[in-house]
Amino acid sequence: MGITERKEKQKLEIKKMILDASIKLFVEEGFENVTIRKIADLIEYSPTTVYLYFKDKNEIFYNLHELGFQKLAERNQNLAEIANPITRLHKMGENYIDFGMANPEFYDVMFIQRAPMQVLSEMTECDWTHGESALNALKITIEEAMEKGLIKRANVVAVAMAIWGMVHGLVSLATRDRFDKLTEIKDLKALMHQSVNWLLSSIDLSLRK
Amino acid sequence: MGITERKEKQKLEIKKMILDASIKLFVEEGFENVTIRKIADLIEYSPTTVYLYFKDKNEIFYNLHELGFQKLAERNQNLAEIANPITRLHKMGENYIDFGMANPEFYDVMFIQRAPMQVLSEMTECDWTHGESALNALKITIEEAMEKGLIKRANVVAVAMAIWGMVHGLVSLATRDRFDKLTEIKDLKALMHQSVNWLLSSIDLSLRK
DNA sequence: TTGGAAAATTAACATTGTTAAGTATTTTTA
DNA sequence: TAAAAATACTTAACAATGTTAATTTTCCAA
Repeated sequence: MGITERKEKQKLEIKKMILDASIKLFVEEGFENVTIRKIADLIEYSPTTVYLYFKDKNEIFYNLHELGFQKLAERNQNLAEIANPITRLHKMGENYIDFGMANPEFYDVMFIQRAPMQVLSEMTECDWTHGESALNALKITIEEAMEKGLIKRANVVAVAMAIWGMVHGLVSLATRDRFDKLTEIKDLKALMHQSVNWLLSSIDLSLRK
Repeated sequence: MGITERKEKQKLEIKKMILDASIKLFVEEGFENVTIRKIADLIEYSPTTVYLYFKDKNEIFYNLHELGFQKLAERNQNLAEIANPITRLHKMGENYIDFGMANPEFYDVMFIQRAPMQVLSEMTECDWTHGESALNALKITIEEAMEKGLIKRANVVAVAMAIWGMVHGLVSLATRDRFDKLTEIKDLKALMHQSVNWLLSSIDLSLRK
């Protein structure tokens, strides 16, 4: 059955071409410039061909959102070797912010756009696995910090929401221009790191005298 | 000149009709269902008439965003009488979250959508006055808390960004369905309040023994 | 070689924001 | 009061969008 196998491969290749074209479009021209026709132009197929590989535009965005989580996971490889959970939290926050600021369009589709969640809700197995596993890593680290007495005991879910909320808030306010008048762009990332720093040093029991 | 005056009034009235129609649309049918033609239908004018009162759709959203800040300011009336800056911070956070969860579409246009900021950047006097004055209230309260030794001294801007970031992150992750699998909807607001609670009790020096 | 499946395309639809041109209405002026 | 000018509004149209139905092209197996 070498033939159907090759066909499968070809199908995957075109799928990849479509996604690559979408990425090129939204990185170079922004989210709203990802249109089926422009994608078709780039891959040199007719617009309707796109629909042979993806159910609709939302499904393309869902796939981009998955790719984004892959990229974020790669960046988080540097977390494994960090023993101290607070230091790890620190690095997690920095990674998250740096990722969001470096890849605003991926960030958008992962955490702001509604499209990927819509696709999920229409799927039979509709868990947001990527988001959940990322949040899980956060929860585990928080729990470990509590275990070791590095931070005060509290509702882990509420604490995780607070920390995730903060870094997400920083990135999304920044990428949606709500910090523009607050500070110069070149200083923005440093300030955001300072914010994370402030939070973690506030909860770090070992820093109290 | 009673005549031009009356005309001015009429013009304002139609402007208000357009904005009211937009609000009705995005509250009842969501953001993406605010279209010029639907607005025109509601006010019983032709679609192009809308353009006699607003330059384009973005300008409508800019006005809605202003209205949103008015609504938020109303809710914040209850802050004036709170003497303790930490208690005030507390109430500010709760107000912000409750406002965002109760008016997700207004919240969207105030803090997530790009359209209003775009209009601003094209204006000659392009300060985001509403956002700035809201942030200022936050900064002043933080400064006061530091003055009185209630929280540790730190870079006020970084702290303000952290706190605003957190509440914004909570609301925007919630309204964009990123918390859906984390908890039941009915418990969500309580959890978010718990997050704020956790942060403020973490930085409150008076709670340390 | 031919029949049928698979892959791709053409044509079309409804909807969107927006502009240009024209009409109706009201106000000003002679 | 009648003509002129300004104002208010509408009709028609354009280009772009996502998406579907119908049709053509390509490819492999019998």
